[in-house]
Amino acid sequence: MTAVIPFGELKRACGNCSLRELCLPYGIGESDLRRLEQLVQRHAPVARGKQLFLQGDPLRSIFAIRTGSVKSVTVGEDGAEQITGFHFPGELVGFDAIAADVHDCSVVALEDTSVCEIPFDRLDELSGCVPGLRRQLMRLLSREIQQDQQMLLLLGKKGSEARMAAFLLSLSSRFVGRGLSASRFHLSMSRGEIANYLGLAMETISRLLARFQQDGLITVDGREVALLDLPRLHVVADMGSDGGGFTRRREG
Amino acid sequence: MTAVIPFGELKRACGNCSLRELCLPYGIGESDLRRLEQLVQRHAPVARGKQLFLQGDPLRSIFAIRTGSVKSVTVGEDGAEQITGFHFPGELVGFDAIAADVHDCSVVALEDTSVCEIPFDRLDELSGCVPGLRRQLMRLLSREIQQDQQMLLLLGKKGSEARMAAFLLSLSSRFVGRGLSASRFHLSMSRGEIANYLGLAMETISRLLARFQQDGLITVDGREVALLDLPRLHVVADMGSDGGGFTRRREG
DNA sequence: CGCAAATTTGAGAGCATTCAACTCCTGTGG
DNA sequence: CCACAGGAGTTGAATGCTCTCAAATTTGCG
Repeated sequence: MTAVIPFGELKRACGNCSLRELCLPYGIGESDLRRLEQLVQRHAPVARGKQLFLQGDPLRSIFAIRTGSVKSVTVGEDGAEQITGFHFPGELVGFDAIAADVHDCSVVALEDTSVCEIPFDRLDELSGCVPGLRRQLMRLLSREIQQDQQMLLLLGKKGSEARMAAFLLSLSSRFVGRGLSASRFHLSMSRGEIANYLGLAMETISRLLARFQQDGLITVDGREVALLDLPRLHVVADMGSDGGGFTRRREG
Repeated sequence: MTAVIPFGELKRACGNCSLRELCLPYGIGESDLRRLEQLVQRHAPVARGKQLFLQGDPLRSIFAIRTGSVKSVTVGEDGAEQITGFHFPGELVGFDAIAADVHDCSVVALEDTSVCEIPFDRLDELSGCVPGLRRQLMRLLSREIQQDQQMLLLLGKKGSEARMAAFLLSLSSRFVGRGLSASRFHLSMSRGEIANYLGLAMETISRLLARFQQDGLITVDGREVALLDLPRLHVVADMGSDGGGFTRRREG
């Protein structure tokens, strides 16, 4: 991996960071904040396609995304790869490793990405002293559980259209939280990666985007997307898997 | 909900509990164990079909399953229900609520079930003092993330046969950890609930179980199941979604 | 400018669903 | 004791959504 730059070179980085509301330091005091900052290490940016860590690596650190974006990928015993999430500035990755002290997914940069590295044992120690930090850590872990379960609902009960709409809306709402446009953004992942994430074929993604555009829901130009009709997108996202506006029955 | 029985009436329950290796007290000392025990409340058993808590309820407590089994269910905005997990003795439920202080799934008993209730704020406090407890809590949260992500892989990349096989093997391995038979057990959930959980139709579950039996993989009699060929079940569970032993391509 | 990768588009095939009928099991009431 | 209602589960047939295969087209980049 790339060389670690001592964090002292940055003046009170967490305190000044525009992402602190989303990240670990949320809700902790000035002095505790400084103690957290001493833990944090900064890396030279990670190049597109390079990994933060690999599935099977021992847990050393948690990473916070500063700029750019990453995907986390799990490969099953049979070699099938599943993208379990995309992560954007302010989000943390590596939580899956706490259970067994080993990462069970790889995290790969989708574009040039800068991250903060936080040694986990030090973070664990500090969280013992700082209740606010401990709660925020738990909140972030819990939020990941929530998100995964929303995803289970999506994959288990929704058809391709609803999945695509939900995906676009999820990106939108996450970008809004970072002060970006809710209706116009750049996709840092390929069609194939979206397909993998949503449990669909790449060709299906292509067709869905085309159909959404025809229907006036969105505009697509390569990886540039504009959401034209948020309300209707929400309707589509809430649809059952039959795509006709009625919920497909799957249980007795 | 049912009346709470003061836990003092039970002699050192966590310490004597056969599930302590799986549960919260794992890896903490004698004196800390006693402090944990003082937190724990015991309920009268929860009847089949009754709920521990409902989606939308504020977070009050985490629950540990002592005997019986439960399902957790999330309902989407459109009313579609997704079972996000089944839980057995020694497992904890309620972690999803930490993020927003509100449960985003309901937990319902599949059979008469006894549980331990642990007030979350007290647990949070105590975990600040007891590093071992804090780590175990984090491990349990992290394990849930891992499991959900395994499930994402299953729903995203695997066909019906692989899902069914993986489901049976998952039950098997969890029962083994509790000293039960790995190859012979009772299903506490209906076909419809399995179907919902696996993102399939009830009829498909029925057909799969029949086919597995024909193929000599298992024996089914109502809700009694025996796994006859663990190795081959593992092969089936690792198969891609085409069911032919080759991985279906879903990404470029 | 030209190759390689990513994306789009078209056509046919397959797995799982939906619809529907039937069996089995259980509990209830006459 | 038996008829009956209701739920759970099974089985069969047909439809369809999404996949796979294939080829054209565009984009990215050296």
